[in-house]
Amino acid sequence: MKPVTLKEIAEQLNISVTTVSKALKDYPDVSKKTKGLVKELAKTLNYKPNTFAVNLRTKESKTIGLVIPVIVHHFFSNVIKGIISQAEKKGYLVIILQSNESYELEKKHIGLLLSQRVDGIIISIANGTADFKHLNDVIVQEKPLVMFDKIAKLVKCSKIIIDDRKAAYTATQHLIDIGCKRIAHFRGGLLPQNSIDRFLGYKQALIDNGMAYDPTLVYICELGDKSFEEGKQNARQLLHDHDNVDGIFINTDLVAIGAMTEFKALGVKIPEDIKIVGFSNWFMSSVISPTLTTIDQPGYKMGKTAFKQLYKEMKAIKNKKPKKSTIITLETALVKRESTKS
Amino acid sequence: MKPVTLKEIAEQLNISVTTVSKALKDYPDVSKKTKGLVKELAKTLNYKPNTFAVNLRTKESKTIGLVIPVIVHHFFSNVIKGIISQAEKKGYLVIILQSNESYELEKKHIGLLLSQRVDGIIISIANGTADFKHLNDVIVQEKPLVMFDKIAKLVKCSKIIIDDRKAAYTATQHLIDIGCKRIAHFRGGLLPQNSIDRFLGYKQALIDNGMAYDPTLVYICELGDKSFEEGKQNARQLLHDHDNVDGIFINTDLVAIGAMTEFKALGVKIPEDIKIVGFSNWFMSSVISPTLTTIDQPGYKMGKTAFKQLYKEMKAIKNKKPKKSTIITLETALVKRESTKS
DNA sequence: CTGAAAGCGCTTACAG
DNA sequence: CTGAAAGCGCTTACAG
Repeated sequence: MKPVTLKEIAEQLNISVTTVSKALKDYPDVSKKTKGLVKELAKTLNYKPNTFAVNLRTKESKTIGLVIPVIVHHFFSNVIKGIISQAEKKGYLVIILQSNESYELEKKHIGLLLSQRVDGIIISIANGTADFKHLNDVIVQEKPLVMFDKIAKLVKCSKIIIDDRKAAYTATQHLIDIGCKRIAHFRGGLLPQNSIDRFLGYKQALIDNGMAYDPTLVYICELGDKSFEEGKQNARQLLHDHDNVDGIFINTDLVAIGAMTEFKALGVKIPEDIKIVGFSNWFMSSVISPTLTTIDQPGYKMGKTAFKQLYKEMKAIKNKKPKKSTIITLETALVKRESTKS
Repeated sequence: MKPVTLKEIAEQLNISVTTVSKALKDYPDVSKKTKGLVKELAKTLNYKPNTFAVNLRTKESKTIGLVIPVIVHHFFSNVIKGIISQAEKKGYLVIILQSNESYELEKKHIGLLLSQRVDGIIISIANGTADFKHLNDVIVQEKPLVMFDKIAKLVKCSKIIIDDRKAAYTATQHLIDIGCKRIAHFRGGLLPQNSIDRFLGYKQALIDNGMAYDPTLVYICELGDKSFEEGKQNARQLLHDHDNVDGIFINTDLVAIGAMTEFKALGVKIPEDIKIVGFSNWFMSSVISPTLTTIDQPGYKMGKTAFKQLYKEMKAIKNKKPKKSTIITLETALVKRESTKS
């Protein structure tokens, strides 16, 4: 079944293509009668405008691109959901690409999206990305670009973030408030900005409370597929290295749950012996035993906000207005649960 | 910065647009010298063909649509990953839409994708979908359509599935083999085909082994956001209703983990008192304690296979060959772990 | 080996 | 109120 075109409608009605096009778009300079006829026939023929032609004329694709490090990850799939739900409301479709934390792939994907002429791009950058030329390419082409979560400070575009430092500070302060005297930290990798910021928040809280910062209490997790395993290993290592730790702030709930599993197996009681705060508020955190105190990281909202900002900028460009870049910081919240009961 | 067009290259080189186009596509009837000049200039000007124009001419978008019930779900995000990775290899982009298990949304999304003129559609249908007109629309338009996981038997298109019945049979048989005498089943909703098939596999295994099928041993879970909770509740209910159950086959690992959590809390020992087999092989299953025996459901592979099949059909249609629908059944495997140690 | 011309299906400035 | 015409940027059958 070949798709119906404006031409066919015009021929059947013995009027011009121009008039058909205008009638369908409710131009004021078409008679009511003609509009009625056109719309009726369009409906019975099940006419759908050819997007390719429309795109070519309007130079818009009504499509945006999304590049994320990993799809199979609770936080990111929530972000995806937020972006898609919001995009749909505005009639935009979303093309999703996964960088796998690789700079090369990320670069390639940006190129693909650009040549596909998406109207805008949302990205959370890969851990492997240290060069930002591909991102500046987007900006040079005057395409709106919005970053979220893992951002590049040096690229001039809008960013949707949380205050990682403050959130980490809050988490650590909570441990201090409930009486922890020696607090460890399981951090993320050395490169990603958010793992750096969370570490700094932890450190600052210690210092502000007059507690010594001890580097040997900081353990690193790469947060790849093995997060859970890393949590277990670090927990074991911690017990081996120290005997007086009574609180841990752990970057990522999954790592924290791994650690709790290991502590339980080794007879260390949570929260009696060691109190734990995680990060992200993964749904399992409220469900395991003991339930895990954590920082709620609003993935869904982040996705929604990212699209809203992108939409604003796409609209500005369309109307030849200057687009303004902003940085939006979403609120996080400390969710107190059993793992920090005092 | 306005994108470069063929025309500009042609003007700078004082040749025709036709020749430029042919040179870039390596037509044999263009001189080597001209090709060289064109390609060089194209490169320095950073020429990228305008996809809109190409689409309009070739009637292809090199884009496919994917409609899934939920994105934030381990199985589905694995499928997404599989589809995207495979699509990328063939130069296809993937637009993702979420039906939220709603028939209305699913219908709307199919319409969107069709009017966007994607080259093909992959779908796992919503629980709420009982009418298939929107899917037949896709077929009428001669667009390839591939279903996976949750399929509609009545729609004539390719399907990528697992043998749910057989997998469930294997799971139940395993419980019988290790000595369980009274086996319960936590099933999914009453509508989805796969939850029906899994139930039937369970029942058949009992009958084939001369064990009585007892409907009071079958509990229902809707498998929405509350899977874990449902597992806990059913576990409690089961203990209340029966005192001699020694094995359970549970549809979905998440429900199983909920059940195990509750059993643990109530002092029921797994596997000593009750042995449990889950379904899906979620990564947490290998990580909790005791580790959970389960049926491995190959999400990533399912995604890859779905795209491969779609690609075959898109190619067939492009070459005006008849496209053939097939049903591909992927292998599942029983993964034995601690929850069924005898 | 090169290029003029038609056409994909739409939109819109302009004329009547 | 209606329509002829130009054009978006490309591809390709055809002529030379």
